[in-house]
Amino acid sequence: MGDHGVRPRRRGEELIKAIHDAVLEEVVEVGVGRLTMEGIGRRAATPRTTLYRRWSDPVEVLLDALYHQHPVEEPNPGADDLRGDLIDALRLMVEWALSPAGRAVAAILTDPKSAALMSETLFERVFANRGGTFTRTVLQHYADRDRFPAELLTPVVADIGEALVTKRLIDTGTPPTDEDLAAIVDQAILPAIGFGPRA
Amino acid sequence: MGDHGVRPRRRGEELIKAIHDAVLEEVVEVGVGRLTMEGIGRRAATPRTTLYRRWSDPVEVLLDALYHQHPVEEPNPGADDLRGDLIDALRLMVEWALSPAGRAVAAILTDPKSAALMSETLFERVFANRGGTFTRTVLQHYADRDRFPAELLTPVVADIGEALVTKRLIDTGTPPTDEDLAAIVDQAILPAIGFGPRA
DNA sequence: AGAATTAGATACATGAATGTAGCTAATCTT
DNA sequence: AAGATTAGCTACATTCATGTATCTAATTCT
Repeated sequence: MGDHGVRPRRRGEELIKAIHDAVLEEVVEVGVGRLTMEGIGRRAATPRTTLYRRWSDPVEVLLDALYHQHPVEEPNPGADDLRGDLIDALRLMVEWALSPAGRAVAAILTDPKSAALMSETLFERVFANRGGTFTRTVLQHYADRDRFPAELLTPVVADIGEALVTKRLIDTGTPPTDEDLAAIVDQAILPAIGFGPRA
Repeated sequence: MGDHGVRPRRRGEELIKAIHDAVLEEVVEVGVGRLTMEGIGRRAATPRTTLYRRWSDPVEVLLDALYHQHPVEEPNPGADDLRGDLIDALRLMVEWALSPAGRAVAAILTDPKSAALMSETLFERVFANRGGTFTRTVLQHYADRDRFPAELLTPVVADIGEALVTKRLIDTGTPPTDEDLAAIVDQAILPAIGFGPRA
């Protein structure tokens, strides 16, 4: 005995990946406000000194981790099925929002100390490319093909689906079911682009 | 000289009010995660010892402060003006969301450590009574009077306005203008209850 | 006026995170 | 195999918040 748990020493890419994973887990559990080098190091099983060699503070580690996240699948409007494609787009959004990166971004955006972070490249690089473009991509596709009047695709309309899914995530903390998503599409998005109940 | 800033000593109600104000400011600036007795006391200009006499930890102070907030004006559908009343309801919501209490609630709801707090009475006492019932009140009023088919007033539809306003607040950090609110009403809420564009 | 409350001030031991420094040994490069 | 990198370990002084305890003096109550 004696060599209880001797593990090959991690370096470079491998070590960094472990640290990235650690920050994302940590921020979800503890929030941006309480991120510490100590906590990140503990979770990644690496000494703080190693962290300081690369990053100057916990938020830097977090941002670095976000930049290196795998991009999320983009909505890809396929057959001639507007309703189905919208539901799929929202499903992708839910998936992203529940991923480590999604939850980390949520933690950042809602943290009082993040005003400074937002204005950085973070917003364009992470949020604008993803959170904002799930149903919009699909709607644009069908508007371009004259399936509904393009002038109805306003910024407000493009936001309806994401806004309702976000609200549900915040309110209940649980992901919307497929029926929930269908209800959102049928009762909110489709009426706004002309496929609604007649008064 | 000598009596630089001698202030009458605060007691009871008055002191508690000052502390309540302090927590709400503090949580907005720093988040729930980083609330400390130290910080609250500093901001209220009272020693920590005074805080410990009444509350056991910072979150207790915060909850107490929220319970004692002035209730928000309720939407009060008036003349026969569905569109105008909806806009007013959203305007009330924005007002509430930007108040100290509103921002504090947002900070709590979005903090990772708040899972325990949510399930408490907080949700029913603070959020369900306010955040959830701005446009719903108005819509219910008009549905009851058969201005549109009551079966269209689903949970999803009742959430559309609040969801879009919330999204804007999160995305841009600035309150929506009156034109923004009107756009939300015209392009998202009204179509969902049958006053929409025809495809 | 005298007694009861209760805010304000000070002190202290404890624990967590910080940022820095220096050493050791594992892994990679040539 | 030898040298260069770089992760892992230990240590340290500093700072900040924690709870608790004790004393004082201002305010309120009777």
